[in-house]
Amino acid sequence: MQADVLAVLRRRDAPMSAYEVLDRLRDGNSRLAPPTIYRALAALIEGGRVHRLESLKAFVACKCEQHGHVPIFSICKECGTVEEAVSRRITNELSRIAGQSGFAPARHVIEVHGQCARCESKGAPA
Amino acid sequence: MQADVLAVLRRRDAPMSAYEVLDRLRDGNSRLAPPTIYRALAALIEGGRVHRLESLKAFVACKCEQHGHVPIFSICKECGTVEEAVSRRITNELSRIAGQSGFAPARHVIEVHGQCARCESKGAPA
DNA sequence: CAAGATAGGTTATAATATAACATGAACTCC
DNA sequence: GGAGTTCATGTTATATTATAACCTATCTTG
Repeated sequence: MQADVLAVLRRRDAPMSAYEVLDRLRDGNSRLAPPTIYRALAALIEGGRVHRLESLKAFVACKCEQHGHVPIFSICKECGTVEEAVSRRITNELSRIAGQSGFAPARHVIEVHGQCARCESKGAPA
Repeated sequence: MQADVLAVLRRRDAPMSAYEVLDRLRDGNSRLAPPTIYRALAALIEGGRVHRLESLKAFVACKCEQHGHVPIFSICKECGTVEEAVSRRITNELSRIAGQSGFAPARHVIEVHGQCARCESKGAPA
């Protein structure tokens, strides 16, 4: 099931909601309920192979080779595509800030909404 | 209504869900429905006086003087308290990364989950 | 095989959020 | 003053996202 869900997410370049994944998988198997999808997603996220975009309530397959990184997502509000980046500097700076107040970071959520180069050049509305 | 919602959020140091705010306000006025709360929250967020914690699906009053900043949230998973910080360096670095791919940032979501100093010193489970 | 572990199925419901339309007060501009 | 407009809120209904709780089958390993 995890493999199926991951395959569905990989076939798309944009984030999908859990229910979109569900509908997609139901094409071949009508008896499929939300918990099945959410369980698979939870396991995939645990393993770092899928990320949840908190601000979109949606999921994407991880595009990076290395797992266990801190992903930084750029989300285009025009076309919905998502880029995944990594920055040692950001991670360090977040740790530094956290350290100032004695906070011990465990998980980072970094999502940037805006307009991608493609959409900007097409003159899409800002 | 915005004032009422803001007052409720300010009375608490921790994030509240929209429905918690709703219940709290219903104490004095039984005829209050979700859209009313969500509309007030939307306006307050628009004005920078409230933030939505995407990874918690919850809302907090902004604690900073300056509005229009990029807030960085530290969320303690033990006690639920939230600290709000600002870092010019992080903002710059995020812009730099975005710029590399021609992405034009419009809105940033930065949330760090972990354990606050208080809970750590109390020996709470990591 | 017994006993446990694991994945997934099933049913139901909780929690979060918004659409669509109605009401009513305040404002404005002739 | 009243017709038209605007704006906040009320109201009803429903969409969307997510999980609880319990069940069944298959696999695993002594």
